[in-house]
Amino acid sequence: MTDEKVIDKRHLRSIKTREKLLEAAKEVFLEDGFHKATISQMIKKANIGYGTAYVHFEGKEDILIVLMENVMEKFYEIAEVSFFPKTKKEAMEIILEQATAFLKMAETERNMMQVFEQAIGISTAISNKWKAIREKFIQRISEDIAYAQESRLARPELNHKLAARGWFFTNEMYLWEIVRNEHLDTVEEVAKTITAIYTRGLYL
Amino acid sequence: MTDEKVIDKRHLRSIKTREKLLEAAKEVFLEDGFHKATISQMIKKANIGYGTAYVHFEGKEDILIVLMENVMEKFYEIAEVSFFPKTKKEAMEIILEQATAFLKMAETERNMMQVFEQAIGISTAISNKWKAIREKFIQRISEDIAYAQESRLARPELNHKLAARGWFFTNEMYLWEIVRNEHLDTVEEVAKTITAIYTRGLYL
DNA sequence: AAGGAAAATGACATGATGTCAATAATACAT
DNA sequence: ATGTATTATTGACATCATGTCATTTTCCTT
Repeated sequence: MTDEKVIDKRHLRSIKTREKLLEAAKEVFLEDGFHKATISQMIKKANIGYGTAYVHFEGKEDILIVLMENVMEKFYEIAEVSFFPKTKKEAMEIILEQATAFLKMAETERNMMQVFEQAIGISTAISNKWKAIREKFIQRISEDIAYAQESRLARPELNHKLAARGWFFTNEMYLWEIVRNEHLDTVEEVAKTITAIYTRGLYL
Repeated sequence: MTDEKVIDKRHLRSIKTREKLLEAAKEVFLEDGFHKATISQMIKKANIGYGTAYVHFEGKEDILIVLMENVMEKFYEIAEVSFFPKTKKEAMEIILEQATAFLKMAETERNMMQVFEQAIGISTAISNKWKAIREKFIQRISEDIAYAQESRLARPELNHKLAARGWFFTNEMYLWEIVRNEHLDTVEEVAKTITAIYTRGLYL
């Protein structure tokens, strides 16, 4: 809590340097993408010495992971939505809302997500961060389906884990399409269509 | 046809060099993945001079694209399956078969697909190759849905293009999971589950 | 004010890329 | 056959990014 006030001047300098670097790194990443971005560009923009970057971070990957933390936090929040529908209609509404919120992230955080997408393909560490988010969602959806099956709302013969993955995958791929700006339809239209098929396919 | 017989000796040498390089490149890619693989390793393995690689190809990307051509061809073949179902049941069968064939590719071509997946994240050229395959499938599925809607087999109120994308996305993501060996369920089980939800959701 | 510790620095070693002028191998004309 | 033109191959080189580390700078403590 009050720890932050006991910071001495040189620790403060360290923190400021770190911040300068992170800010510069963000600009460079957004401008050039993960692959083309270099440490040299970042330290130049931040007005610090080359080696300094390696004092604070292990490399590009490490920097991006820190920069992505906000965004990842938001994804985790969306995954936490509670799900206790009483009827099929209610289930559909909750699912539609969650899918919409998820896809909206692509629009809100488009720029950083573009960098992130590229980084996922290159860096194992970053790929694992995204995998964790994915598994969190799938785990959650899986539980939701199991709940719906117990409540006799959803078809009991379907493997709920496989169904959950399949549903998340549709959402995820649309997310990346929107991130890449490759999609002309509105988020609402997309969410409506995929939710309609999924819920009619899964629910009784 | 008979063109190949009219090759003179030095053209033949050129072709053999190219082949040697491709073969070596494949080994290196499979061993180290796209990102870590270097031209130096390849020319060493192929016993040719460094510059020679750049005579035949523009770089790593270019080489991988050539190596992937077989595999890509197979995807295009799967996308071409004809679709004129008379009943819902018949539609389900065709769709199940196609999904299974698609996912089986992940197992059959796992090694090269692993390299390919990494390359998609790094190289624009390769990413575009995959996008072309994806759009081919989506285009085809889209037409199939439209046909089913006209035949009063599928629900007419759904946007067939959005539905097609969503369906393909589930398939594609499962494909990559299988490629990465991250999936324990059988291809058949996966195909059965996702097809069941999709067809029940889409068809009347 | 001196000495010690934390933070910052940039020169360096390493390794990858793509280019290009030079060289080797082959074809062709006489 | 021999000389010349054409095509294929080569590896040294310029360039650029990375990560390390011995050194320097800045700040804290006593």
